[in-house]
Formats: sequence, C-alpha cells, structure tokens
Amino acid sequence: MMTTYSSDFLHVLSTRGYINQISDPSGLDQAARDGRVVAYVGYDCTGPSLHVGHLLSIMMLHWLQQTGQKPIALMGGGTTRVGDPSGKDEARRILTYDQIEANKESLKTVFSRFITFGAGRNDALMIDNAEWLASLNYIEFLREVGRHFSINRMLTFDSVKMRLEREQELSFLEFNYSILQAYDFVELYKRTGCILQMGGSDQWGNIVSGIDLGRRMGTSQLYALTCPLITTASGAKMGKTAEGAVWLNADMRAPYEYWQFWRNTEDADVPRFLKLFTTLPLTEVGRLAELKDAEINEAKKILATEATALLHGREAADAAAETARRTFEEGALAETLPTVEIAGARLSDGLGVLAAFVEAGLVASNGEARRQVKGGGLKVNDVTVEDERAMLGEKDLAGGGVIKLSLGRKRHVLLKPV
RNA sequence: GGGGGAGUGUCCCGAGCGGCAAAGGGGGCGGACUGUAAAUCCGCUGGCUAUGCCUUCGUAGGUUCGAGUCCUACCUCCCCCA
Repeated sequence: MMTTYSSDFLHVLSTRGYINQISDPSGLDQAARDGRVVAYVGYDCTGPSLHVGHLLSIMMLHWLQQTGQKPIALMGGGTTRVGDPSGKDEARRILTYDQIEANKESLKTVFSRFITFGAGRNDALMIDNAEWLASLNYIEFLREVGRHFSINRMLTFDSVKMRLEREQELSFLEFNYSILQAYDFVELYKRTGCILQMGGSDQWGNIVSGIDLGRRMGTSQLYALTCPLITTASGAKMGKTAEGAVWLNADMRAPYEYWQFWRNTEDADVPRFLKLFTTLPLTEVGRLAELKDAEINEAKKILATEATALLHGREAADAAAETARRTFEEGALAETLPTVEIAGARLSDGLGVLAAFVEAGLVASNGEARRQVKGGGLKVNDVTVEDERAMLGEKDLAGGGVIKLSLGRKRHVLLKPV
C-alpha cells in the first residue's frame, strides 16, 4: 500500500512505516493538506507507566504536531473504569478509581517529551474522558447515544466475535467499552473539532464505531488511522523483556537501561526501528540501513541514543551511551552505571556474595544467586564468582570506592557503601 | 433445575497408579559460539540460617503412617439435557 500523499502529515507517517489502515486516505490527506487537523489517541490508565508498545502511537502524535496539526492525548480516566476487551482472552481485572487516578497521574509525565502542550494553534492538549463519562446519566445516554448502536453490527466486530467464538465470557460491562470509546470521539469533535482518531491496529473497530456514531449524531466526516502491531523480526511481541514491559517512566526503567534495550535490537529490525522510533531523516536511516555484520552495531548505538534522547533528553542519552562505551568497549569501570547503596557497616562486617547480588537487585533470591554461581553467571569486579560462600569486604572496593557486580555479560550494578 | 467435565509449580501451556518439590513443552535467565544481534548447542528455571527445614496442585474440611492423587462441602469455568 505505497500510496503517495500530498499532505506532509500522511507523507511522513507513510514513508516512515506508521500506517496500517486509514478509513478514507484521500479525504484525510486532503483535510491535512488544506487545514489544521485535530487528532487524538486514547490511553487507558491500566498501569503506572506507558511502555514501549505505546511508543508508536505517541510518535504519531509527535509527527502530527511536527507537520503542523494539533494532537490530543486522551487519558482514559473514564473508559479504564470499564476495560477494553479488544485482543484480550479474558476480562481485565477491574481497577479501583483510586488506582486509575494514580496511574493517570503517573502516565502523564511522558507525553511532554514528545509533544508540546499549550494553548497555541497547534499546541497539544491533554484531556481526561472521565470529564464527560463519569457523570453520564444512564437513561439519557441510552436515548441519545445507545439508540445509534446496532447490536447486530457490534456482534460482528473482531473483538466481540473472538470472545463469542471461543465461548469466552464477555460481560456487558466490557461490551460497552466500544460504545464509550465511540462516544469519546464524538465528544472530542464537539469540544475541540477533533476529526481523527489514531491507535493500534486492534483499535480499528472501536475507532470506526466512533466515525459511524459521528455520522448519526451530525459531526462532519471523521477519520480513522491505525498503526501496525510491532513484533520483532523473530516474532516476539515488542517490548517484553525478563522484567516484563519496557516502561517509559524513568523511575521504572532508568535511561541507561532504556538505552540498553534499544542497543540489543535484532539486526533485522534496525532499519524499521530507526524509522519508527527515532526522528532521524530518512536519508540518514537509509545510510545506516546499509551497514552489515559487525558494522551494524554502529547503527544500533545510534538507534539507542536517538530513541533515548527522545524520551529522556539528549544529555541522558549521551550519558547512557558513554556509560555503555566505557563498560563494554573499554571494559573499564564506568561509575555512571546503575548504583545501589548499602550501609558501610554491612560491608566492613563482611557481606556474603549471594546477599550482595540480591541486594543489588540482579537476582531475586539467594537460591537464584547460587544457581547463577553454578552456571558461572556472576562476577565481582569482573572476576567470576567461584565460591558461593565468599565474603565481600572493604578489600573489594575498586576505584571510586564501589564494587562492580555483574550478571552475565550485560547487566552491571555498582554497590556503593555509604 | 437435571446430568457430565475441568481448575496443577504466582509467566503460559500441560502430564500426573496414594510416597511428589511434582514429567514434558513454550517463555525466561546463565554458559559456549559471536558483534552487547539472530540461529545453534549446553545448564538452570519454589524459599531458607541447607546432607536438613519450610511453602506449593481452585477454597475449606475429612480418610490415611502418608493426599496433587481418595471422600465431603463450597467457589469458578465449560459441555449436554430442560
């Protein structure tokens, strides 16, 4: 589907690989060329941080703004109270209102890295759909909005069909999610003139419902644009690691760890990820995509630094790159590695190696530490731990007064007595 | 309402004659090989003050020297009949 677009917005999105499906490509293209398009993406408040999986849609908001349009980050403070059944085998756990509020606050911070908020013409807005959903009157809502929805049609949606075919419970609560999401679209249109909703490909049905509802409720033409679901070249879902999701909040995944995530990208994913997750010009991406074999590592470092710079700022990204360079390329002790502090007295009294690794958070228990020792996976100051009963003491303090603990070749933590 | 079936190692799927810390996968972690990649091969994949102790098979009781396994009740899910 290599259509040529005349608007900057769709041109950029299409050439960088963000587009999976558009409801009316030429209509949207024209709207984006002729005037300012207000567009939104909705984010559920199901967790304390967004993760790499959300990044694609955030990048779409970024490019939307860069190409002169107006982005809205819609926080699902209201819809999260219901829970989206799309792509889910089972019902989501129901969160308390307090949890949802806490999550929402925690999610907000990330957006300002990618889009600029304000009151200006194409400044971004952040809106919470609890504003209108929380106070809905059931009967009124059924009369004004509910009457426009056809159960017959809703039953044909993939998200619903899947549950029905597999004979898995779909509660009425969840069934209503897409109605609320559709209503959001119309409400945003009324409030802000928003005519485009973007999201992951699994949101297609929900978005299109919004367009339909808009038509029945007298909005002007609305549009849908979805991005593909990103998997790695070897088929794994993007952004899952040992610890689970790759979080965007800095307090849940430090910039250095975030940099490492991108640094370890599979070869085959490098060109695609450069286009999607950095803002490098495509000519530059093209040049980097030419690199082969060991040289591709250079491209991976650039990917890591650029992606990290977008989220955590240039300074943090460069620092992460430098820490990695010292650690991996020079084999030196970079004092900027993640550091865990322990009481000085514990060290002078003698601290068991196993406990030290647990303390550093590299392993979950003494038992796991023991197993890692058996497999040769633990190092203290770059020396493999042979004896699980070894004690660490002040004698082990390397330069800078820290002890370097390593799990495998990649994960390093400095233990610092205070 | 009646009849039948299922819930297993807190990531998932899944075996399990009354002796079970519980087969086998997947995933993950570590090692070897490399390039901090992929693929491949090997090891590991309940906790602890550890030749022993503690906690695990939907929940709560019971039988037994001993229960994931047998009995009772309850919860949840599925199928068939109404």
